[in-house]
Amino acid sequence: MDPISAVRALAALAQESRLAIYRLLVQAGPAGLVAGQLGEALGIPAATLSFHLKTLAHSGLVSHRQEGRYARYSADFTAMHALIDYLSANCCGADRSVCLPCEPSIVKEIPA
Amino acid sequence: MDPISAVRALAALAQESRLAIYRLLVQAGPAGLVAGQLGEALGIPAATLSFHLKTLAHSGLVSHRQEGRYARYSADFTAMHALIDYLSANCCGADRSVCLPCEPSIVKEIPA
DNA sequence: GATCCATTTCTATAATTCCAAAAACATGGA
DNA sequence: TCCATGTTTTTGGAATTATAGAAATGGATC
Repeated sequence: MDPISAVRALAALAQESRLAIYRLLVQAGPAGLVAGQLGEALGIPAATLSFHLKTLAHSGLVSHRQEGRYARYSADFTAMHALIDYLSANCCGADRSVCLPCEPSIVKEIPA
Repeated sequence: MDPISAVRALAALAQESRLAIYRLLVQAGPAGLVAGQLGEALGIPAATLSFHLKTLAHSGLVSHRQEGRYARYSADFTAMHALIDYLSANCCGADRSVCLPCEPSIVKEIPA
């Protein structure tokens, strides 16, 4: 991932409505949601919603597919992981003995 | 984490200079770096750097401590993990059988 | 062709970004 | 103590960029 893509992805999420949209799509899973469902769930006018969805899709964090007259959106998990990897690249100079906090999920979730 | 804090953290990273600063601090680990070091490494004027560091510190992603006349900054890993957890909350409706991509690091790094 | 869903245009408002200059603050000698 | 020096922050103001939503447009379905 390059810095420009990372900034674009972060900027896409750095807005109240878009963050709410993204989180809803994360919860919806691979199936995603149709634009109308998002608009109703969040109470966002169609024009505004479309503007935000375009920003999210352009960032790569959200995928778009057309289903007849419906526009379906879903979260792209691969893109999010690429972003997180970029943010934590070379964490603590890659010295894992110093840097336990980097991957707490491993520490927490590996069965003993 | 609440939406306002999340937006603030994401907005803090959604700027080229601040993202570069943050990544440098991540690499520097808990020891962090002094403002002057950051300015020299990235070629950012002092006034601009101070403005960006203030934004990062206010977001909680970066910690600040005064050491005599030096200002030392370091990445707050706990804050970053809270942000990531917020972004992936209830991923795929918490149905892990559907949602492997949510924690690929576990899949990758658990010793067989 | 009427209806429904979504997107594009458009305009006004608001927020961000940059950095030079000045100010604030700490330190270590005259 | 007072001053010179080095580090960082604040101030101020111009240019850029983002935002919201009404109105108009574009496609798909029946």
